[in-house]
Amino acid sequence: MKISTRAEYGIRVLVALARAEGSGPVSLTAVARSEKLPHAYLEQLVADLRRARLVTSTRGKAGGYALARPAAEISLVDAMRALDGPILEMPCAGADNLETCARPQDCSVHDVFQRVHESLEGALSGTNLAEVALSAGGPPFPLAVRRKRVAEHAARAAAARAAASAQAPTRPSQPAS
Amino acid sequence: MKISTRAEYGIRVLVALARAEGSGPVSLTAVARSEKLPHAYLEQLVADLRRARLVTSTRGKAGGYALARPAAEISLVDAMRALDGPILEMPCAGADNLETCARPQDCSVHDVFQRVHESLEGALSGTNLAEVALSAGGPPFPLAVRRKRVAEHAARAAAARAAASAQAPTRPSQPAS
DNA sequence: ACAAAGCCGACCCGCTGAGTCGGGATTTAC
DNA sequence: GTAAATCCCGACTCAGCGGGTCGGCTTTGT
Repeated sequence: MKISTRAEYGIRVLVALARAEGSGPVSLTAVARSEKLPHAYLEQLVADLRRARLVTSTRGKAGGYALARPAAEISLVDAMRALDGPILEMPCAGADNLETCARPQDCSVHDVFQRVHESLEGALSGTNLAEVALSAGGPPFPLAVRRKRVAEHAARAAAARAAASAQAPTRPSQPAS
Repeated sequence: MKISTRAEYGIRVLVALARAEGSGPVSLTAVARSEKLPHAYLEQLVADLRRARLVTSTRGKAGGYALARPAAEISLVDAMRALDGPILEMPCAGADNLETCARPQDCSVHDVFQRVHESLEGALSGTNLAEVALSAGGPPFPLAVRRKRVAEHAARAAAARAAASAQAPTRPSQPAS
């Protein structure tokens, strides 16, 4: 069993965004450089993240990506599913829920993998981006804030998260450049 | 994340052997037929199981395979490792223990996957073949017992078991004659 | 107008998972 | 001693896919 680079890179991106929470959109180029990952490839992944409504995008110059919800409300299971599809696939079963087993009654391995699946899902759903971003320590994110877009983006994000209340940004302004 | 057919088939074989515990060697052909799996492919898998000392083999006519230890003493983590290699691989890290991370200090995803790894290992090591064989229910195994070989095999298995408990049974990397 | 971003579809390419094949070595039954 | 059943083993194939790259749009700030 192995973890795809999709999952790894995708989570790295998400963590990077989590660290930059409240600082307006972060360009993929910035993330790619800082994490030393292939920009063109990240574009694909982050597209999936956007389709899964985990991140919001802002187009045009000084655009970029940001988390669609507060980092604490995004669990890793969401991320993994968006990036890699079902948490656990196996030939015997089919989808994420391993219901469609080919050998209905006497499948000897069914509940084994069911158990594995649950354990996996538990571990992933029990962790959110905020935790990961913290535990990884390090500086928040080395980026220049584009002030103009912050307010705009905040509105967009607020709209996206619909009912959630915006919380105080961790590091609002750091125009170091 | 997905489960390879190696793992699935391999465990099916082991469960089949577990059900036939004490009845002397079971031929691969029998298992392949009863489980509807490709015999030639199983040969490969079971060879790995043998190298990992999870099963013993008896050659010649009326030969076959049997568990090297009592089913209750074979955990799924052993099986998985024998069949699939490291429980969790990921690009960031390397081997089963994810020590060799490329980005030593600020790897944001490291402990995430460490956690996943532990959870996985826990789920697997907490289940043994006897449990699985039971939970799957069904008839023990539809096979004709070759009485002549049973006693002979029992002795062989006992010997193997003794040898196995004498040395560390985890990773047999030394040449075994 | 231009540059900096996101967006998107097409393409490429080597690796590996999932088998197959053919033959050899062992053992038992007749 | 020959045949049959079995394990044993190395070589081979083959499709799919993970892991990217490329080129070209569209959107937007200055």
